[in-house]
Amino acid sequence: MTAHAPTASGGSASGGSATDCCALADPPLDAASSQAFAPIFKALGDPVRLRLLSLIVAQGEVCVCDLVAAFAVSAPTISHHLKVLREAGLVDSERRGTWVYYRARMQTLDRLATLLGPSPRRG
Amino acid sequence: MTAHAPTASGGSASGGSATDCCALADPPLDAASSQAFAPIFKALGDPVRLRLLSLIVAQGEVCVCDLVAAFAVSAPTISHHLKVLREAGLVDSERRGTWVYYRARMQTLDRLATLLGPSPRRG
DNA sequence: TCCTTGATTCGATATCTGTCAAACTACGGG
DNA sequence: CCCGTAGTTTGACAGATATCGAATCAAGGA
Repeated sequence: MTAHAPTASGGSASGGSATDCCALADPPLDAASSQAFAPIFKALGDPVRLRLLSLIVAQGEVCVCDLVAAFAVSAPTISHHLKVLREAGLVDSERRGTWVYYRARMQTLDRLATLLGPSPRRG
Repeated sequence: MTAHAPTASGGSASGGSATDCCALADPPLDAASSQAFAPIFKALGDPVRLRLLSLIVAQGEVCVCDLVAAFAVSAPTISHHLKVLREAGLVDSERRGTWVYYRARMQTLDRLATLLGPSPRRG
């Protein structure tokens, strides 16, 4: 087991990796963090949901009726996808009179970007 | 349809949204882009895969045997998840002698970070 | 050549997921 | 109070997925 050499004997000197990349590996995710983040990525892992979120973010606030009109799937299906996005913490909904409006939770998007993106600090 | 007012009549002035956020909404994803990105997010949408990627990124290069040892699932299952990550373009594999090593494709991670993160340029 | 170890593929299975039509809930207007 | 429109929930179902054990492939010794 552990095959060969312990991979760069610390990893920092030679290839350097964690600090070259992102919070994803600095430090590596433990099982708990993975289980916390995975459902959020999973929610983005459907073309309809990804585009729904994109439209919501782009417009700031969108009525469900407008979203339904923008896709080739049924209203119940849109409703289902919106629920998934909501339960992943990616959007919020609010009823105003007859209509329901959705907004994006930027905080959640920021968390993901920070996880994946090159560490902003650290020069 | 289109319910009420056209939502901030352009969106830029008042609430401003797209430019405040990320490439996700600037411009909004079309159906094709959504179908291109969704599988990558889907690959990240499993706790085991997310942690696999995290470990690979953190160490720069990892032998499968080390990855198998880090999880409570069987070797075939790890192999399956690595295949999903590979087909999503998130990792690359290379055989050296008896062992197979995986590396992360930083380019793909960068694409996702750019999509989700606050637009780097523009103030 | 045979055997051992590392890794992937195959086959099976239980569960999850995306989708729709139908039923139901929520509002607002006659 | 009844009706129509907007959204969600329910029930059903085909297809995808995560997982395992067994079989298979790959490489390096004895």
